[in-house]
Amino acid sequence: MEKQRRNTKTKKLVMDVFRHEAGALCHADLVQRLAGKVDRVTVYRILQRFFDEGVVHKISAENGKTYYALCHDCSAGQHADDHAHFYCMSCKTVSCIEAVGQFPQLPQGYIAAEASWFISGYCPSCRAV
Amino acid sequence: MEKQRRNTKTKKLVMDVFRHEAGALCHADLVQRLAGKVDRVTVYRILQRFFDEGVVHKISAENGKTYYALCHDCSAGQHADDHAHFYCMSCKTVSCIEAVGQFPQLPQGYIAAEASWFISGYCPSCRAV
DNA sequence: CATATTATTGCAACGCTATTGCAATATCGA
DNA sequence: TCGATATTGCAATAGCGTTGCAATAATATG
Repeated sequence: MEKQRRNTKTKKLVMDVFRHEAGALCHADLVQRLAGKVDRVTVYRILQRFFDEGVVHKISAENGKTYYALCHDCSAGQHADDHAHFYCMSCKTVSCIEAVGQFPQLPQGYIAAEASWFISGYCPSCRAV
Repeated sequence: MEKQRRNTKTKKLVMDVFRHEAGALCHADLVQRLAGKVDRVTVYRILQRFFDEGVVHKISAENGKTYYALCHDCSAGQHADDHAHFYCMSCKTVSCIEAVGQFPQLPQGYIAAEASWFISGYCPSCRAV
């Protein structure tokens, strides 16, 4: 049977960080913001849990790190994991963006389970500088 | 000035592995196939060198690993790094695929430097099983 | 061909991201 | 309140990748 879920102070702390940040955060970001309050390992486990529960997106960035972001527009239960993620090479933040248009079709015979589009470049704020 | 380039036995060994494989390979794949012949670290350096020279693609997979694949259809000097990479969840291989159609437009104000589209699913061979 | 220059290699050590085992603790239903 | 068990923190470990350095090998030059 399903494993139960408990609402703990620690989870609330992590969730608070997400709520106060606009973009996506990696494990190190969270640990830094929760320094002295939550253990490194616990942060890993909570992120995994949140992901399993469908509360956050998981984003594998080009730099090898994994970022997490709160799900906002995901229709109930269904992850919109094919939306795009943007990494700004200037301010070094990762964010979810709304791209316009359809994605290309896969060649015949391929079955897609998940897809991710990852773009590196400059965000509107940094571009001006 | 530019650093010189030397053609060594070791580089040829690595290149041979690429030539005898269809899909993309990660560092561990190469080390395994070259066990006893080439050092781990050297493989890292050669891969980096090949990438700098534009000989191979670099693919960041969802599993956090980095894959490399020979460039085939890249027009001279210009990387076609916006093509798609496919990870087959069954045979666990990464390959470059030719997707049909345009990619979505970024929102106003964003400037893209690089983009990658990564899809996980089942390839034609495994799908049949 | 002999020699000097320096790119390249292998080895050891290190750094960073992430995971696992386990005892102690905290949550939540009864 | 109390018991079952999900959760946490700590220590240890695993995996991927990098750096420093001395030894080696590829290339240009005489």
